[in-house]
Amino acid sequence: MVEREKLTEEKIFESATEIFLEKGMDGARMRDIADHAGINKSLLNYYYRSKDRLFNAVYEKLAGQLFDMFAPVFDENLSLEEKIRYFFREHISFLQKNPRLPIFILYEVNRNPERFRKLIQKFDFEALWDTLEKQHEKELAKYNISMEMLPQLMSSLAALSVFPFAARSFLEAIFTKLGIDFDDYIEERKKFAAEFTIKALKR
Amino acid sequence: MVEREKLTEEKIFESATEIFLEKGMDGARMRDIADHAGINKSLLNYYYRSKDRLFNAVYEKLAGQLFDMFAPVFDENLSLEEKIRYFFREHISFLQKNPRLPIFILYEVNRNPERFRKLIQKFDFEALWDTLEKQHEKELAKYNISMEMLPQLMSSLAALSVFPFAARSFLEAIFTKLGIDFDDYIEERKKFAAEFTIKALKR
DNA sequence: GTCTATAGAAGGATAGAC
DNA sequence: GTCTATCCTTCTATAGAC
Repeated sequence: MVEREKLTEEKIFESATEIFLEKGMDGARMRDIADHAGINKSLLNYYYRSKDRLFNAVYEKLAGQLFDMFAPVFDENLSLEEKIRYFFREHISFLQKNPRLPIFILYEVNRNPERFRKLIQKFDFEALWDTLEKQHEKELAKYNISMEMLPQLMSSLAALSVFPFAARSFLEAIFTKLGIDFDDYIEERKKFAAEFTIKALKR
Repeated sequence: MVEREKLTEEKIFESATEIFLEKGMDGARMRDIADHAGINKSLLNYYYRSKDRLFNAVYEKLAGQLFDMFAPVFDENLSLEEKIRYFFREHISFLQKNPRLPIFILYEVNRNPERFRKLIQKFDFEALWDTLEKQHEKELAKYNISMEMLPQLMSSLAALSVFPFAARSFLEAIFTKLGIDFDDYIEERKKFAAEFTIKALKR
């Protein structure tokens, strides 16, 4: 029955996503995934052949989601300042819905850099770079941003939005002692990070 | 023989640090640690009783190192701007020597937040907060930094210096395709992050 | 397609000789 | 204090019935 098959396979995939996000490849157990999906352990192997293949399916899906989040930044017809505001608002909103994605990706890429290299082989970063340069040629000149600064600038944007989620448990432990609510902090962050960055660029 | 005992115990601890940093608690094997130390597997249990205790010893040592890095920021008699430059220079230099520390701590705190809470129980963050406030009362007013902004600001400082290391493999994979050298990028970062932050604060 | 049962390997921990 | 040998548990993966 095709309907039933799809349901089971999807249930497995969703449960695997859940468990791998929570425990990572090394910490996750096939038993946990099967129990979470409410099915028999051997069905995991029936559909995905091995833990490694199941993990790769989840990993590639999640890494893909992460990259899809950056695409609109290159599409939108906005000024540089508007684009910065747009980026933090949308990116942090996305991470609010997927708070465990950053630490998962960072850790698993670290654990197996070669797999990540293969995954991004097809991406043409040079072209994106050029697009960005052409879109904002005048603004980059106005703000006195040289091409050599772009890696520093782009990684800073990522840092300001991603770090709070990657360091979530760390920050929460400290925030609790200071009476700060993490969710409020994140909500504020959309505007803070944008204004912080824009001010840093102005001269 | 006390001398010999100390040597073996230290060798175990150093090897454990090495292996846990590289593979994490879940990915590390007692066998790996024993092999790395060039000793018998059962000696690990003789000295540390269990993998869990050995890991905790390493974890607490490394987490301690991380917190020690922040202490000078509160001690040094510097202006706010000088302190920001000092922080990025010293903190990033420290991470250059301990590049795998950030992702290890972030991941392991995430895996077991409760253990981290217990570890920082003794720290009086309120007092540090107040110290910082008093030290820079006039400057905070001058830059129009309210106390409500401090969590955003402090976490941004951490983000700008820690993220490149936590995301090292991720960034390296992309940088390679763009012909950028990661070590050069990090070296530049000490100044970039400082100037970026200082500009963001000026009004 | 889904289940039970189990193989086969790996990992952490311990007993006991030296 | 250090080694060899081994126990016991856990985990992934597969065989085979239904």
